[in-house]
Amino acid sequence: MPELPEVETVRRGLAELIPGKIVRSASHIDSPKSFPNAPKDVEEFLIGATILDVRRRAKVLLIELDTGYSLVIHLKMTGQLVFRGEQVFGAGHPNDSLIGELPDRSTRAIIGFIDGSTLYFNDQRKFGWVRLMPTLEVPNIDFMKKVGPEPLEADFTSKQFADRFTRRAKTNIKAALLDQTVVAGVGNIYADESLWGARIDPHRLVSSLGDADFKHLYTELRDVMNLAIEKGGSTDKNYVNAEGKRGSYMDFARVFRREGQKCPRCGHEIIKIKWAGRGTHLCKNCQK
DNA sequence: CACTTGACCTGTCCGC
DNA sequence: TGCGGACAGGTCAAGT
Repeated sequence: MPELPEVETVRRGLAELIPGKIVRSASHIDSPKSFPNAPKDVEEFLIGATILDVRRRAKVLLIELDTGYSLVIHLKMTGQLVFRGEQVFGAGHPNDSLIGELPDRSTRAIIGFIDGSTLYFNDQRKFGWVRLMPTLEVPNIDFMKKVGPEPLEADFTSKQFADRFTRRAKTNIKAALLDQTVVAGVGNIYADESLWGARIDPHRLVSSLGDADFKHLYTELRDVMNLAIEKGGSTDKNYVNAEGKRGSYMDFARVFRREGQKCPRCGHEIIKIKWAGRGTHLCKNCQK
């Protein structure tokens, strides 16, 4: 599920909701991947800790605590981080909420705060994880050492973008875009959307692309991700923000999940194929 | 080192 | 209505 825009949307929501809160309790329901070092570190560095800040690197969320530890969270395909204030019974739920009463059957971890509010980690497919570790050790995680630059940083240039791909010259552009060590945060939705925007066929070999192609792709990728953040991300199936609400980028998608519909640029039919191991959406007529 | 494929899980949808 | 298979937003560990 969550790619950079979705994780960033969750981060912004949590950053408004939880800094300053003090952890009262923490429990993992049935996910062995969550809190592998529990209970020792949980008792010592999580219970009683105050939330300082919520940060993001690539698709990873970092909840920084005043104990020198951080909660490091990856939502993978179906993870959700949902904050609930005091329970209001009988109030019903807003129409744009995808989830009801919490915890539910996909809840894997629960963090309670002393003011009665709660943070739920839900994950239907159990690929995601929550880890508690010293904040200073976070950059030493293998993933953090290998992951590429943040594509939306103001000082990230199209030249730097193009240079990141030289290592993957012999593979196709879709696989290279999905490679987190090339550029951080691109997933299946925004790979397809940005390739359509840049009129590039996902089959194209990286080595066959020129400067103009990379410049175009760089611009489209940043535009589409910024738009997606503005729209609160894409809710295809499971994704919700920190308040349990859906994002609306799918209403603006040009090719993703629009197979059988007309290309908004040329009117030819959008097709869906299997490519780079993923469902891939494109317009054969205007992506070359 | 670069590249591809399958594995990790649960749930849903589609065709028979 | 039931059942098998394909598929789903992401990484990893293997294999070549």
